[in-house]
Amino acid sequence: MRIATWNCNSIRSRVDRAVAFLERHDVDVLTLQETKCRDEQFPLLPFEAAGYEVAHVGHNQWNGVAVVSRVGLQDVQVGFEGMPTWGDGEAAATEARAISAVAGGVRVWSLYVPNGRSLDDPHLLYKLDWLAALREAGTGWLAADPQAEIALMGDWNIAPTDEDVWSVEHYLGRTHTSDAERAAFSAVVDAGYSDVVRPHAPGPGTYTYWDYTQLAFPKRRGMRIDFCLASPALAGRVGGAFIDREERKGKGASDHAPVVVDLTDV
DNA sequence: ATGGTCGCTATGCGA
Repeated sequence: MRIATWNCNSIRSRVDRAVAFLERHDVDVLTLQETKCRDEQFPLLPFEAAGYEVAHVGHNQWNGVAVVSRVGLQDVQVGFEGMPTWGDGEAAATEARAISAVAGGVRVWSLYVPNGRSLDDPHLLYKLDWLAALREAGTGWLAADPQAEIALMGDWNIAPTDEDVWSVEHYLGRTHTSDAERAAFSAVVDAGYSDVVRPHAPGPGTYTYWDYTQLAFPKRRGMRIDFCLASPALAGRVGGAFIDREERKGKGASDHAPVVVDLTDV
């Protein structure tokens, strides 16, 4: 089975690329982030015509996450236990940043971790709280079933090591590389979820995101911020992985490239 | 070749 994750940066503007990606790489399950649409706006038909089912949550033009599968889509869950809200008082809102389903026997999560914006922004605390809650929930899932096959896939908005950014200096004083963010990411790893792509896509210079501005992509100025973190049982099934850098090329590309993981049959 | 932001019921904001 082949599973993948992609921050598509609007599914309505990139549905053709998404379906072409699924077919080009014979992907069974795809998680999407930043669909940027409400549920009723999601372009279901092209996916269904290609043989896929879709579970999506989106409340407005921001965020939005989905699981796309041709190997079943059972027990859809929107959000996770303890997931923080954004905003104060009556404005506090549950954002569309997490959805999951069981596909092909694997509990697949599509996660869009809050950006953080800047180191002195309340959004950074939201990001850290969000990751701490995910760590807590993820710890519980493995405590309940140590053999569970769980994939935490998506845009984590964190570059875990210096090797995961094109310039350490460039990101000093900015989000994505701070000690606090890296600690929050490491805590999820320490809870039992390992980066199963890195062994198959070594660095340096291996990225999943390139800013639209300043010719970042042709200048190879990127970051590795999209990950598949796998539970121990699932990690044992990973036979290969790659980043589809080709998808970042050309007119109409997302600013993120898809990440693909191959699972051996059980 | 991959090319000096993009996408959103927007005209500023979030990324």
